[in-house]
Amino acid sequence: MYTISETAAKLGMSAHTLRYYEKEGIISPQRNEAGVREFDEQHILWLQFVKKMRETQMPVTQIKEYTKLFQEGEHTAGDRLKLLEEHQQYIKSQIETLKATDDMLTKKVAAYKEAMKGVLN
Amino acid sequence: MYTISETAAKLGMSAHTLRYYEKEGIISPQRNEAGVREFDEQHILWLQFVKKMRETQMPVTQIKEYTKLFQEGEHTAGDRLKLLEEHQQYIKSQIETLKATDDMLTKKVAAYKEAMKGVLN
DNA sequence: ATTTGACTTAGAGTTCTCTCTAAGGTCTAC
DNA sequence: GTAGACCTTAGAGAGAACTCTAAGTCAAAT
Repeated sequence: MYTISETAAKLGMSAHTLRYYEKEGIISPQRNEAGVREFDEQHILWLQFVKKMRETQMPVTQIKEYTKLFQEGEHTAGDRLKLLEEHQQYIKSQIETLKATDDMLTKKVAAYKEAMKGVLN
Repeated sequence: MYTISETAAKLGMSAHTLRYYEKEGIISPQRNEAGVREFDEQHILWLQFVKKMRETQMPVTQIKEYTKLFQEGEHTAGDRLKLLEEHQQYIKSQIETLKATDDMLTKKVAAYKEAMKGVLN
């Protein structure tokens, strides 16, 4: 069992963010007698998944939607699958965009270096 | 010469956004006698570059900084190069993040499909 | 001549995702 | 038993990047 700040540290996010996610229904940790949140390994795994989705620009609303479907049970598997596949499509196209810009920048950087030759040496 | 809405259409962004970029000093179109903005091919090229930077998550503040350096003249080439190289580094690491999540999703999607076999057929 | 539709401005409003504040409760160590 | 470091809440604040509004000007078309 981990407190909110241990969990936050483990995940590299802030306790504030975890409370925010809870308010949004993305995570639902148990509480002890004193009302203090208790996160377990399952929560950590789920949050690692959430983090990956956020790092790849999935909006919080979509993560909420996915979470809600999850809680509704097995019959929502098809909808969840659709969400995941759509996000994967987004990721693939974002990779292409990044690669194209990477190539463009490589050329631009080379041009800069060429132009600066006299200055640098 | 293009009006703001022609330019916006050409670039796939809104006229609002172009005015916002102008306010931020990222673009400085000429004005005609009536005060109407006039964009030329150079502006289009510059905006295409700006768009690529935005699509790859370069913050508007950094684009402003790059623009400012540009206007200050040739002696800022080194600083501009540094900005571009840093952004390229960001792009490369973002590509890695996306690839890793893509792989993770591929597995997850496969697991979903496996679990849903009976339901689908 | 008036309508249509484009343009202008300054500034307000929106959305997203946190991030922080204030006021207070609880646990552990000394 | 009190200091310090945790935790709690509701709700406000922040920053980024637009996005829109209101009030008005202007030129071309009918």
